[in-house]
Amino acid sequence: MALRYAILGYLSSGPGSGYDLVQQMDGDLGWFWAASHSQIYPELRNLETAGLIEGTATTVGERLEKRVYSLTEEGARQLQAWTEKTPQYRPNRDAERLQLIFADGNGVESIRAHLETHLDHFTRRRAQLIGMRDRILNREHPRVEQRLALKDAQGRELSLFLRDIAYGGDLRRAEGEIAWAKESLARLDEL
Amino acid sequence: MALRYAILGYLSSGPGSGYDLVQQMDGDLGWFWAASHSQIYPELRNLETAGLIEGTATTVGERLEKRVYSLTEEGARQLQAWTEKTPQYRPNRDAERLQLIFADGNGVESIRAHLETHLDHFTRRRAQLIGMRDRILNREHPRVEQRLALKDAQGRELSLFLRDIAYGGDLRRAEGEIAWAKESLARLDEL
DNA sequence: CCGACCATGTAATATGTTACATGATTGT
DNA sequence: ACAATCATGTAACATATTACATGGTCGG
Repeated sequence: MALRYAILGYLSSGPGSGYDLVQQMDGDLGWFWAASHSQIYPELRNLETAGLIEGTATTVGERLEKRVYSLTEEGARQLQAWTEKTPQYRPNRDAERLQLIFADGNGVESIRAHLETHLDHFTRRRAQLIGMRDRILNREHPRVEQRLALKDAQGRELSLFLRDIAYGGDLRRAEGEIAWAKESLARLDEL
Repeated sequence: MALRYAILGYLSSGPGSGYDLVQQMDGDLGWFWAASHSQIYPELRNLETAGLIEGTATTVGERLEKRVYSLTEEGARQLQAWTEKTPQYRPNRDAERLQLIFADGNGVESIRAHLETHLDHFTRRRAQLIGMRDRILNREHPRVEQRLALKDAQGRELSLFLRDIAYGGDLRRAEGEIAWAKESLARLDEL
């Protein structure tokens, strides 16, 4: 279900193509809901059939076809209805920690390597999240600016606040994972 | 792939039935890989066919059939090989934060409700994780005790250490989410 | 005897990943 | 000309969810 709303949400800032969505899912939207193009293109057609978005065929240059979609009123209504629902939390699936608890037959080096990969992973993530959040709050993010232009002063404030806390939440998580990995590495050395 | 190793990992502490696994992974109190019985039973048969586990038919009472599986040497080898691999991080999928960033057309009340649900969710999770970790470290967790009995003093220390950090990592995350939700609620009130 | 729990399965559907496939445009 | 990027699709497979389905055991 969430992919559908990720798409509707993206289009609620303005029209966009499937390719735009693919880019976005590798970029900032992808921090909250990742999807590959093989999921996105079929879902766009489903959404059009369901009347939640509308597509217009355009061309780039002479022959390259491109469909640009925009949200219908019904799409906007369903998106808003979804955001108002109380969040559903999916069951935990965390392969890294699963690996860890069954690594008690391994050498300490393999555990150290695991923790270092973890540290590295979340260090990169932290950097990306900081960059993303700063671009938004410094009003340098074109797509967010496009969204803000649709709103009044209060709406803009709320929009920026929500983006601040959402990215801030992920950022805090990354920082927690970094601190955890460092502590765990230190404790491992004392073992 | 991870389901397979969740099962092998569970069985690496000692034999168990599909139902035992369902209990472990379904209620999912502080477990790291959730799965339902409709995934578990077929996967057990796959693993048996692949020679990674072996099942014995037993009965409970007079007629109730039950299959108890144990790890084969090949299963143990493949489990260990998996735990030694560098962790792969799946793409982020976080419907709650997705909901948040598109909630800028909603009333502040709906956002407050969202954050309160979040707070509640991770408060419960924190309690479960603390309980689980304490039971393990106080040597009151039967399944872990069973596992420890298979190891020497050093192995036991490593085993407990890994469980401590793994549950501690999730616990830290829950605490981060709680702090985040509280701060965000406070900031929302000032808006 | 009845309700809670033990125990295992299948089917239909939904979601997500990887690979295969094609062709145009833009900048150097 | 060539590489990088734009742009869209399908197919096969793997994984996960929900519903349907059956029957036994144990304790009160």
